[in-house]
Amino acid sequence: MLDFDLSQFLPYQLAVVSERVSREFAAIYRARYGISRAEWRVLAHLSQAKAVSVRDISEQAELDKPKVSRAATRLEKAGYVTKKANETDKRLVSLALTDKGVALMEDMAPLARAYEAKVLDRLGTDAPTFLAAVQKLTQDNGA
Amino acid sequence: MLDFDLSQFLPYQLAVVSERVSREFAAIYRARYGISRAEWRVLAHLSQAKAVSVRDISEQAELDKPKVSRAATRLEKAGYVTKKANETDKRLVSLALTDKGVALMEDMAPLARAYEAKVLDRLGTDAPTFLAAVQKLTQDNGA
DNA sequence: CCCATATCGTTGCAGTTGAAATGAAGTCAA
DNA sequence: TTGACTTCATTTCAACTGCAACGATATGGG
Repeated sequence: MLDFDLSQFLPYQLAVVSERVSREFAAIYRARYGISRAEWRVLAHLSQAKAVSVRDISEQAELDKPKVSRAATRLEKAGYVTKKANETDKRLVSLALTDKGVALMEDMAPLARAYEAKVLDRLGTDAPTFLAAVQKLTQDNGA
Repeated sequence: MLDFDLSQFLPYQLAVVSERVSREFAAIYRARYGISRAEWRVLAHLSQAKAVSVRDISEQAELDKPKVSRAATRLEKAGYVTKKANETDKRLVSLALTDKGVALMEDMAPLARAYEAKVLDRLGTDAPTFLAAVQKLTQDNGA
């Protein structure tokens, strides 16, 4: 009909796969902990670094600033995260996990790894190359 | 800090990459044609098949039914798509591209291919394996 | 032929989203 | 030091989202 093969079109396939994977995984942690996708991403990010700003997370996790800000507010209310002004630059908000937040992530990590293993199993021997490729796309800023 | 390496966690990486790619590409067609992401996905789907139902698109494109329904309504108002009741099952809505819709997709196809090429370039020799892996994840229903 | 049940697409509604505006804080050149 | 400009996080507000409910249609057992 048209000279355009959707089943081979990368951005489309990527969106479908990513949505499916995110949806499946989100169902797991939402059912157990009542955490939204944005909240999960913020928590995951805070597991990597001691203290980061809203902007840091926004840039690296491909979430816009209001989304991060609101997720952080909800997580703070739930007791998983602390927000305090950065000492040297008071515009910045320092986000960090509380002990309760660390405990939550320690609890979720096995679920995350188990789900990931399930996905990687579907990929078989392509898994390492796939991960490497995703890394390339993540690191490049596409600028 | 925690025994959990986000930079290697597949669902997260996938979400970040997919969001970045979708955002970049969406900026192109939104600027030119005022088409939203959901609308683009519906149009792309209709480029593949003569007539499909809302449910078909919803399942295959990982979009929920209301989203497809509303995207279709907007596209109909814009003159890109027709909606008519299926003859044999009047519950079903047959969506199809109008001539104007076909013209739009023919116009967009080169943009899509150019953008895709840009992304694949970043992958280099990993591109074929990457595409194959994405296909595997798309086809598996994860059930 | 009925009636109970299932499926389709749309819509109502409460919650969420993102672009732009806001206000607070920082930077730098004159 | 001032004042113009930038950067950061939040808030505002209109639009969008997704779940659940709905009306319409279809199906299958009794």
